[in-house]
Amino acid sequence: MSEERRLEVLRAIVEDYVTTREPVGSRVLTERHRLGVSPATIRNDMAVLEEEGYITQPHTSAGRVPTDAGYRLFVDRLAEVRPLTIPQKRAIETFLSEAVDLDDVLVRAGRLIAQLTGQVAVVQYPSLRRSGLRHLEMVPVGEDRLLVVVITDTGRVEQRFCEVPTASDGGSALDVVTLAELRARFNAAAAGKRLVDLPVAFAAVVEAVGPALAGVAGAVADLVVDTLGQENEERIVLAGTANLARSESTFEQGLSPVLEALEEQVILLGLLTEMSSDGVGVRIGHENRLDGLTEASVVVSDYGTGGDPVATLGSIGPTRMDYPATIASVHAVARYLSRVLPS
Amino acid sequence: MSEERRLEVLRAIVEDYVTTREPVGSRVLTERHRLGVSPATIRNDMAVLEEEGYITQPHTSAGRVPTDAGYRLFVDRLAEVRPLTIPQKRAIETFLSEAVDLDDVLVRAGRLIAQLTGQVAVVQYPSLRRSGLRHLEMVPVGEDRLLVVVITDTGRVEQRFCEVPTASDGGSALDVVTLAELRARFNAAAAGKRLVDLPVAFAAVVEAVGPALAGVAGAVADLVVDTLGQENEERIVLAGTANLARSESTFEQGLSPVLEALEEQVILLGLLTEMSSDGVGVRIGHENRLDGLTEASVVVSDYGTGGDPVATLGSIGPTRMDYPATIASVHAVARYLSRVLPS
DNA sequence: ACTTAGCACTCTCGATCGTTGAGTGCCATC
DNA sequence: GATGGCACTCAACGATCGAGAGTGCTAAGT
Repeated sequence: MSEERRLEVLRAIVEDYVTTREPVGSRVLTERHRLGVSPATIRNDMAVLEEEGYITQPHTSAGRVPTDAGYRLFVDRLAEVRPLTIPQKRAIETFLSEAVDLDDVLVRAGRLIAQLTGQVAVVQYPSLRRSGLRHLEMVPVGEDRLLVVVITDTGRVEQRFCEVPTASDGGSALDVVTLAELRARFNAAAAGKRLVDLPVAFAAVVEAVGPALAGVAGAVADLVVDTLGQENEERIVLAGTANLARSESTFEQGLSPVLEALEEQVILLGLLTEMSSDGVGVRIGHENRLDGLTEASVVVSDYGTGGDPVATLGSIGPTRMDYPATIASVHAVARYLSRVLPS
Repeated sequence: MSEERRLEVLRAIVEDYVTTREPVGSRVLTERHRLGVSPATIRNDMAVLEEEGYITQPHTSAGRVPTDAGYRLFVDRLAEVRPLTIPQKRAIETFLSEAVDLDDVLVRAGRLIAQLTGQVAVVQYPSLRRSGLRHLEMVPVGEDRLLVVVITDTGRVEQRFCEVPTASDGGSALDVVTLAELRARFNAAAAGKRLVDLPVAFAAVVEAVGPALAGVAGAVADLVVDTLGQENEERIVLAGTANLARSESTFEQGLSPVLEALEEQVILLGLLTEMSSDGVGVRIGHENRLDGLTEASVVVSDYGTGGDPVATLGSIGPTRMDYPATIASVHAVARYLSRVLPS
């Protein structure tokens, strides 16, 4: 009883189960795959595979179904890379390049993954932590409010309203000249710095502008630092939720737990950053600690300009998914996305 | 056989069916509602109501279930306004006022509606068409690109990258002074104008700046006009999709059609704008022409500053929903949202 | 003219119970 | 170590049946 053939049997089981969605027995296995042995032999192999925990049977005398461990082994050692077709690649390229801004790029990336995999897509916004400040803009809005617009070098734009002390409160008026000066000072201070270093740089600015402007400058500086702080750092794009419903019967527990997990963006973010890895990362079933996703698998890949990953994207589907195809799709979209992103 | 009592019976049927989720028979009706007559009398009334098309029975000898027409009558003539509780109102107020920017406000409004109604929430972004331009900002990015940021007086911010002719192409360099002049001209031209009037105003600017700057100015003007054009005008926030799954069994056809309809933002937008109405608008079951939503009802309300509606929000759930509660929630959130929005 | 009690009738739902067929495990054999 | 044969198990399917809920109708009451 060769180890090799046993693995071959496991691969056959996984592939068949993924396509048919039904427990696979020894007979059909010999019919659909040229294994060159009889069903009885397969049964012996399956007995061993079951003992080792790679497959299981839903009930006595049904076919076998891969366990999480089985899928894991399949992904790690058995799956063959299945490159996308040329038309698919071309579709990705053109669809992404038609995007008009960062939001649009990410939304499109999500749609692509959702469509390619037939599953749910998750796209994380470029991390603010690793990016720099490209420009800071202040627009007066009424007497005592500013609209502060922050633009990062990853193309991300955040805006906040900012209440500032008015002249009547002892602060200085928000005239155009003052603002221009402040803008110049802030932008000069931030030039070439990572966002992480902004608090220090901005504090120096507030110091330098003198007491007359300190109130306004301080308010703006605080706001910017807060805006770029951790809590607000992360955002996520979801796509293809409807695909879940189509594979509804797949989830024993029903869709609710999965949908709930997807709505908890904080949790999703945790999962993504945790899985963030050089190549393509895969979490199978219970490997996700999250309750809602014990019947689901997550395939992620980093993306970012050059060798510098700025965020993560991925696909979420039932444990019984087409891993090679999903991995290929996620990988491809991540690569093209990296290429399209503003450098 | 009084008409009044028959309507009372209809109301009782709707209310019972909404809470129990089961067809309601004549006996339980007399038990749960003090109608003062016997089951037999109720049966007569029900026969008439069925003849008139307001109720129906799933099969012979099950209880009665309201039809779309029944719900319609209920909503139009029978539903009593059920104001929110004080804590609920307070929750809305504080939760909305904690928002940091427009995106955040809308997301929070969505979450509120989703939670209050236990259904799916839809929030449309303030229409660009009816808003004015507050500020136009141009930030140089590299040699031949500008990041153009458009801020409307509803607080909405759109950004686009803009390729401009460089000096080597016969255009003028993107120096700071030039940009400042352009910025001043554009903003002056746009002051007090609706977005609809921008094309004309901007064309004048392009004319006025002279041939040296016409290239850059034209590119920016085109981009802005395009950005604010119809196709890009509308965006939508969804919340509470998971709530759908919980009332899964409600939808005969399964969740897929509903989820698909929700993902088609274009269609949703059409629905919202079509329903946009002064007070609260309700579409029941087949009244939505959309295939996916024939088993669903949509409750919407306009919102906006003062008496000037800028967009629509609403809640989507099964035909058998608690209309009074849903209407109250949607109405309340719309009102508070109007109040919180930047004036 | 409306309401009510009584009653026969209908139809769904759930339980029970063989039957069927797929699939296994084991044993004897090659 | 592989294979053919064989008895065994168990979910799935379908038929049958009784219970219960609810109706419509009729006849009697107010």
